[in-house]
Amino acid sequence: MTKYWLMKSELDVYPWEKLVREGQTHWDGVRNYQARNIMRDEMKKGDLVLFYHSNCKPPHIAGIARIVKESYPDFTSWDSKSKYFDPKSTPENPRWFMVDIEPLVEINKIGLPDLRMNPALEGMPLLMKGSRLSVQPVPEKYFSEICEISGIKNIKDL
DNA sequence: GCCAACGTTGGC
DNA sequence: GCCAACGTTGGC
Repeated sequence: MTKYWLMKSELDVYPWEKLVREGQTHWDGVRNYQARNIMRDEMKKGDLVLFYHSNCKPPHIAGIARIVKESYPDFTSWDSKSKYFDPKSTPENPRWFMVDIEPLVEINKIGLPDLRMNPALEGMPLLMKGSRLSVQPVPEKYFSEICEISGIKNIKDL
């Protein structure tokens, strides 16, 4: 059963265009336990991901990606030269995990104000007050709505 | 740059 | 195990 997710990336840190250029990437740098648990325990190969650009005007969904590799240790966590270094994480006892994703479909950007204005998206975790999770679930009805807005007739075709 | 809403840390 | 202080996220 395919599940649906949303992953936030700061536009000037890792944009959708770079994912397209590289064809695949590992989602390193997540240092929040809730987000980690989702990546480590719940994300499965083939799951679909809304790629969201934060820290830009307006923030927006830029494309749909797919999980191509399930959870494995985030090796940047024990690299002392990395900005994501965490001395409590080691190769023997990793604390942080990541997944690999690939770009699937580029869609017309959907800005946060547009998302908020859409009654069908009311209740979407992204739009909830105080929502900060950088990796979060997207219940199917919201994912379907995003697809519809984007002119994707059938999710199964993705 | 501000600040609300969280999450984490560490003293007790 | 509580909670105050501090740090971070991310929209505005």
